[in-house]
Amino acid sequence: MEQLKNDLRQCGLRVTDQRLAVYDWLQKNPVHPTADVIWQALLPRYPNLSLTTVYNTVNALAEHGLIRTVTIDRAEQRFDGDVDDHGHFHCRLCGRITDFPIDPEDVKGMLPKGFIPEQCDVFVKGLCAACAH
Amino acid sequence: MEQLKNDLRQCGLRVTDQRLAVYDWLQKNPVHPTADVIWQALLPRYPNLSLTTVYNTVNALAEHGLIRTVTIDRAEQRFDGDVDDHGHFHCRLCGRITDFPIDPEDVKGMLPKGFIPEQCDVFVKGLCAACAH
DNA sequence: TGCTAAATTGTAATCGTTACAAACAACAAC
DNA sequence: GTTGTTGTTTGTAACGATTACAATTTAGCA
Repeated sequence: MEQLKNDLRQCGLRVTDQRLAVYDWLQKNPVHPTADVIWQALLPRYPNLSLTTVYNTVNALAEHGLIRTVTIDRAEQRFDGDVDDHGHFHCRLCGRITDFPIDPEDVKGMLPKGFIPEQCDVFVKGLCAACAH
Repeated sequence: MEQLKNDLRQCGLRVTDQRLAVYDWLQKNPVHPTADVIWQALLPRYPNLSLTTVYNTVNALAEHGLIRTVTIDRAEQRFDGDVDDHGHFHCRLCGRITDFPIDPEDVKGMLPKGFIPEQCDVFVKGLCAACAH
């Protein structure tokens, strides 16, 4: 938790209970949640927490690279506490999101000359191992 | 244009002026447009064209694999007449989207055992060659 | 030519997200 | 500690891309 506080401070963000709660929850729950899911999960412990604050917080964290945004369904934004490069697999049957390791160098090798990549997203749709059996 | 008609018919979709116009425009304008952009572009020639019809059409075309959807900015859906596998590069300075070739086999090789991919999306953010100079 | 199911149209609704202004709290200086 | 400044939180209202809906029109076929 001290680490999280330092992360916030190093980004020039003030340390607040709400931010710590959101950040900490994302670290411990790698489920690619929407803002609403985070809000629902924290409400019991923070009854005054506003959904707006959750949005403000995840936007601030994402802007400073402390978390990443994931677009699985265009209709809603999801967030990911894991900022290391990795791919996302979306099973069209069970709907589950599975992370898988990628080598960003492989992806960067696909780019035309002169292009400078800063963030790679690899997103695959299909059938997961369980649903394909 | 005959080809486009056949594409529609083979998907069990009726051939209408509106669908042909949208489909044809997407083929000839590889600019990853939003529904609104398509609508604005076609309005001069089809003054009665409804934005709803553009949405209906791109959704129908995408559902049958005749076009693909691209999510560059989560806030709005874009469409791509090129259904072959390729990556999208989004320059954070000029905002331009550049297509680049990918080898889907490379991407599939990153997946865990047993996972069956059906569609791959590779999306890279950074600086394009022109902006990086 | 007429029938029927599908497509188009315009309007109204939906819903995730953001704008805004007032109340509050972090944190640095004293 | 106390204070002051500035950033943050909160609730509500607005926003905007997309979709639902019902009435009208049209494609495709007998």
